[in-house]
Amino acid sequence: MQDAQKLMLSAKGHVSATAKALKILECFTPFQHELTLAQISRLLDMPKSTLLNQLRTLEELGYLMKVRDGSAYRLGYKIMELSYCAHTAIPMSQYAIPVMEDLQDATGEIIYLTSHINGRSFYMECVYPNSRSVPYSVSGKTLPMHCTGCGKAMLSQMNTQQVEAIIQQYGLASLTPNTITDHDLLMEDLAKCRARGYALDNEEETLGVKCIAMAIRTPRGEVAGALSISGSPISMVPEVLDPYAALLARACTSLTQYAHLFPAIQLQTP
Amino acid sequence: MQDAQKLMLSAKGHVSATAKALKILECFTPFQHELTLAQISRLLDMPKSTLLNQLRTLEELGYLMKVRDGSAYRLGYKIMELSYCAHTAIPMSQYAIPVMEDLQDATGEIIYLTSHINGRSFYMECVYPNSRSVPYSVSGKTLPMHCTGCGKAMLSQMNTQQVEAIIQQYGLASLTPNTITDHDLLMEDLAKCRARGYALDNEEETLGVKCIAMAIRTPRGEVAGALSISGSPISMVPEVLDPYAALLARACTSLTQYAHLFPAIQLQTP
DNA sequence: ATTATTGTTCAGCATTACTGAACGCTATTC
DNA sequence: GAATAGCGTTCAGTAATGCTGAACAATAAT
Repeated sequence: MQDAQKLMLSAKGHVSATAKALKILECFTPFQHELTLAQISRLLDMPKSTLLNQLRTLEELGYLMKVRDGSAYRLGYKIMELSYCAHTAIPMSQYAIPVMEDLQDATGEIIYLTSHINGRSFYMECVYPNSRSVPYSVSGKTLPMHCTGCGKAMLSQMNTQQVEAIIQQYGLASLTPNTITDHDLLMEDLAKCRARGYALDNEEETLGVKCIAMAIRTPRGEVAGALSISGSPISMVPEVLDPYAALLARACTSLTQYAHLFPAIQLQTP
Repeated sequence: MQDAQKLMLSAKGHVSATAKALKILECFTPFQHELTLAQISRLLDMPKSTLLNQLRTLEELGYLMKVRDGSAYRLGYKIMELSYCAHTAIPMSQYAIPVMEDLQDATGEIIYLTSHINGRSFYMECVYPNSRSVPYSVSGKTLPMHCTGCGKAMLSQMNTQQVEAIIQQYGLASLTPNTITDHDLLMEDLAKCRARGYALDNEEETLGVKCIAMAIRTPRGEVAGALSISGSPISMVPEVLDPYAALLARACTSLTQYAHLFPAIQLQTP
């Protein structure tokens, strides 16, 4: 193992074996559902023999499972069970969903509720229109902040140091041809967001999806999260922006009283 | 620590520190969102000093978080992030949801898709009617099998040994006055389920919710999961049972081809 | 046939996770 | 206000245990 990584796992008062296990779980992403022992070994730069013990433990307890007729691992059901507990522990959802449903009824579009964690957008809830064939659960999804409406809405209300730190940490990856990948252009766009009070996503994360988003702040002014209205370019025409912004403003204001329940506020990020 | 528990955590080829950390996470349930160090210490019968290191590690990595202005812990956001990955890794959902939507359109009721894990019902997806104000995400929820339609549908298709083992492990807890808590009555009810091909939940898990459920089986006959139609006693009248059963039968048959993707089948339960 | 890669075993060593007692601290009790 | 009980926290010593590298069989690729 590399020394830098070794150092990260072995701080004082820490259980390095536990940290290793969690790092193993984090190797799995929405783009990488299955991993073999050798793949994890390369990803984490750990000896295979070390990993095997950890993998067996994780598998035994249901946090990993072997793919049928194969040697690859997948995240296990226990993760989802725990997540259900975590989800029910966020009482904010019960306040936010009615507000989101009102937005949905008024606009007919998709409504997202996000927070931010470690410099990334964190999706908490969504309310879809009645027309189906859309992904159901978004809870737990994360995305870079620079390329989504919610992300930019939150960034625009942070101080420059924080924004610069986030950009430096994650860069400005391009997800579509419209993604803002230039530092100065992004700062310009954020200034516009600040000026008009809301952010616009012009198919910057997914082609065919435009959105308008507004930040939710605590009474003290900290950025807790954001609400967004997303739809196709056909329905998200310029004329709807003003009325949608007004709807969002009302919704965000009403959620301010629950802002302290957002992960971004509850977590004391190191 | 008690010897029995100690033994469970320290099998050969296992990382006991990792197992401890996961056992800590599992202390949190939908009925117990917040736990203090002392509470966990009592729950797991572990010294506080031992726990503190683990808790710090879990917190540092985002798997636990401290409640604001308090010393209690809560499950962290990383759990939900991982769960999102786990959820996207189950390709079955994409096949099941259209089938569930058809059921929803035909009945107007709530449709649940479950599997079973370690003798408990495991909820995977749900499709709600357009009328709102219902809990959104059920993914990861677990319930005892004897008191739900889906659970009984699955139990009725298992062999007696398995059923007896599950009853012995979890007992027959009462969730409502209608819950079947008598062993013989339950076996009688399961026989009825077997005879007519579907299970009925007569407000046995939640008062005001009746449901009809049918098991999903693999081509080899193993019980993979179940589909259910849930509604109020007002709409779930005896006359709808036959047509609903026919709808369920078609849906369950069509999902047989994907039955190998259910957790109950993918997991080789120890 | 050969090479490369896979998952796996094992024993010994050094690391490290565990522990119990003791510490301040707050809340409760008398 | 004194006393108790409970809390989270620190710390150093030690026993335990997680880690490791080399070697294994088995498969996949060349």
